[in-house]
Amino acid sequence: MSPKPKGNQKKLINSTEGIYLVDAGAGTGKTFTVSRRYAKLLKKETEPEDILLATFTENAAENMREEIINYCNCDLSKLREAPISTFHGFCQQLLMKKGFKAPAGLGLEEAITANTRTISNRVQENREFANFYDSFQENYPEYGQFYRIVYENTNLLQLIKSLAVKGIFPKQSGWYRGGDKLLSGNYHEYLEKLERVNAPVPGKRGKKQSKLLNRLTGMKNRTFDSEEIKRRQDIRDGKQVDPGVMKEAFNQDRSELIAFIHDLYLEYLNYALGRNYLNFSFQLMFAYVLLMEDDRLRESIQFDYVMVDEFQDTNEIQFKLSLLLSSTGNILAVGDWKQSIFGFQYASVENITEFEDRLDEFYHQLNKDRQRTPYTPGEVNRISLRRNYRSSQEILNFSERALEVRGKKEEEVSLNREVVSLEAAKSKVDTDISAFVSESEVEGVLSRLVRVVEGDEAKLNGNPIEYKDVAIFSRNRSFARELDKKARELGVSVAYEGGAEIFKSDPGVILLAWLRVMERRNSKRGWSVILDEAGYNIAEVKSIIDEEDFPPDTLRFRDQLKEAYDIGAVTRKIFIRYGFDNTFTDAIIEVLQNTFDSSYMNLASVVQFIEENIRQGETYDIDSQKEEATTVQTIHSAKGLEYPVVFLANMNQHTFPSTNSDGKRIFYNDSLGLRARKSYSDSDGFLYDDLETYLTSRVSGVDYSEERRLLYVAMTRAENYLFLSAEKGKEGRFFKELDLDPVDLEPSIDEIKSRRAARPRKTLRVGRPGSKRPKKKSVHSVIDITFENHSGGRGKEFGTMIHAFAEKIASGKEVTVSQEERGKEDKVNVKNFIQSLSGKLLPEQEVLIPKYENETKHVYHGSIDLLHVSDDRVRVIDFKTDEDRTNESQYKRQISLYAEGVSAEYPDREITGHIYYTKLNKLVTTFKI
DNA sequence: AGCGCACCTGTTTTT
DNA sequence: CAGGTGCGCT
Repeated sequence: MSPKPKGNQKKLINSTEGIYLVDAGAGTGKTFTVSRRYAKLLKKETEPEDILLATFTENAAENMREEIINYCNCDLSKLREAPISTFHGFCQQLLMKKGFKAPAGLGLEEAITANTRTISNRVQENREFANFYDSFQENYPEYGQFYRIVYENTNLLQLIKSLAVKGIFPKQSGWYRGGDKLLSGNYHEYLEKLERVNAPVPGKRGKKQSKLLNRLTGMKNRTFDSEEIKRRQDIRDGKQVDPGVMKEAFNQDRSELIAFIHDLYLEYLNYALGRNYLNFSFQLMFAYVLLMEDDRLRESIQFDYVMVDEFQDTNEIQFKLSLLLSSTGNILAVGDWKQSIFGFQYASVENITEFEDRLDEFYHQLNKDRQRTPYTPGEVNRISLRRNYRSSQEILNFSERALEVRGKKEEEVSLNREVVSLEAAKSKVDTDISAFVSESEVEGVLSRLVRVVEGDEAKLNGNPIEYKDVAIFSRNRSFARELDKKARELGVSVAYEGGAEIFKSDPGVILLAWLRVMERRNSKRGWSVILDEAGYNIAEVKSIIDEEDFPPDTLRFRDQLKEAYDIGAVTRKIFIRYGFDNTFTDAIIEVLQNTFDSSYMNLASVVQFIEENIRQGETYDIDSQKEEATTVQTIHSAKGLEYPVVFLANMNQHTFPSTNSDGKRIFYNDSLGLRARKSYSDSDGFLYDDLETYLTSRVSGVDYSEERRLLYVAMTRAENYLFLSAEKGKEGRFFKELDLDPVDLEPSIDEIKSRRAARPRKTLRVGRPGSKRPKKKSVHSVIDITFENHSGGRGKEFGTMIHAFAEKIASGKEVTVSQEERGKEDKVNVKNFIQSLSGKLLPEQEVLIPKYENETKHVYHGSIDLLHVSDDRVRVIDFKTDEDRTNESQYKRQISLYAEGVSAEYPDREITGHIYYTKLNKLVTTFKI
């Protein structure tokens, strides 16, 4: 059953000593190979705790862990604890265990505490930052000129975070370990680019002027300070820009700007620590400082083996952490530069493309004043995985063209790095690449989709294509949402996946209305939504609000809401009233509960939070449950996935490639350092364009390489069929440059409707697995109970509430049960029961249980309500809100599975399984080992 | 062929 | 607000 490693996969598994950079292209079995290499190390007597395996997402880490557990027959509890995680997760743990004093490494007085949380919500941090920025402006009036430049203060926050991941940190005085050198930029790099772009281009009739001079058109539309422009009256030097002017521009004095950013950065760190939070960038920063400064700690932590997956998504500080965390120099970096698409999120492709240079540079930085890494890196060994187990050779060949396609007409693409061509492991007959354009693209794509599924033109190994075999990608979310909406209207089986603006949805709007009404009895904005929803017409709504003569049932409901003990409960009550129950409501409840996690509920701040989410267009992930439908998603969210049929839609002008212009007034990049785009003139009070910044930033043109990689990622998701689509007459550069010879498609709505109605399908398939997306198997999949009888008719929401209540008590929080509260009886029972237990209480314990079924190994996931650990015995307790014991036999299977998972952890103790019926106040023993 | 100008249009998201 | 594109002038 389990596949055997082949070729270079084998080589990678067996090469464990030294530094390895592995080029693992799309679909080459990376997870598989890395997990086998891990297993190999275990066989060589290495303990899991001596191997650090870092991945990009939590999900990837869990998949890797599962893969390893599946394959290895070794101590499960050790593997569960093993450091297989994201860099962030690792740093968080490190800081919590040993890092309270880390900020002292920067000379900060504030410390990290046990209460320091990680802020993950952008809206939340922006709000904190805005609050901080107000007081900063008061305390530092001397930076007035910069406050006038900045129009969006969250840009400053982004800037600070991007400096942090590059290893540029402020100290109480000055900058940490010479980080400020980077702030002045890299003159060599600048000069190199300048010379290339400033040389006159030879044309047919002599020398044309330089590209730089061309790029400077538009200069006359800007307003430069007259003094400034006078000093550089003539920037021309024949057919090029005067190199002296360009040099002077680079060397512009920016000491005040740097001082401003220093103080802002430093004070923000103090603020965040004082308010007990860190963001993801600061987490990495403090972990790094800690490891740099505390030699004994570093030595005690360093690993025998460090393996980093998805290396193309790492940033500078993560590269340095990898070196710093190794005790031996046995380091593995696996990735594919062609799939690096998160640059805007601080990932740095150069970590791979300039691996050797960076290794050398970073190694010397780390060991500058004393030896911190007890090894010298030897030669870098390179291994390439080129066998692709996903796509047809046709698609693989075609997708390579994506890497060389021009982003604009004049661009010259130079691929100055090696592309490891992929070879299809299996030849496929059912494969094709085609393109089409249509006047209304949404309809065009849908009609093409319907034809592919309902028609007979394409097959997969002789089987018809199903909706779920197909994915539709777009560069931006808005097209994907639009398509999803249209598909719903026409009844085409399509489901959107990815981020959505949940607070703009119907449930979100109603929720906000009720919260407003709770906050202020006569909130106009609140009532108008509620009354409108209740069916009153505009005139009626107006008079009700004017007279404050609100319908009694709504007032009663409002009072009920006020009694709920936290925001989650309020939200649930509202959604139940309206019968809302979908992916949006789930997401809203989750977000609110995570954000307002205390039982103390401040309505005003919840309202503000939601308003801010709406204003900023913040999105949250929703998963659609429609397993049989075609997925619509952005290319970014499709990374790592694969589908037999892929539509790459919306390849239109201004969209794909998208023009990447960050209009930030103060920005940083590697070659220019820190610069301000505008300058404020004290003499006349005007804001001018900054000439120096304008000139220098013209040197590097727009870079389309990440857009090309995005195109490459999209194409390499396809196994058999690839369709490319654009709006007729609006075809974008990529679509044009690919030379596709598109078919002109004239969609008709009637055709879509009739085709999808024509043939009710029966799914019958042979020899082909279904969705390949990673699916966790829940313990609940072994029991077969619907929610109606699950909680004895009291509903899913009731069960969740009681479980949340139990978790609070078990984790030692103060709780009170009021007289008229819902579920009072159950709660009192639970409270008394839990308080009667002596010993250690571990609520909500995650378990992983490997299990053989039909000779295949599965890993089940589950969450144990309560683990009661005493010296000789461990009780696995599951709370049930059922009013009778009819489901008990089903529950027994569930609990025995839990107990199996637990027994691996506590091999020397007796394990017993129990059900506690909260209504019946009865503890039933179901299991004994 | 080479250059300049007016017009058009608008992004991705994990920890 | 900045960049690409296409058109029109020289």
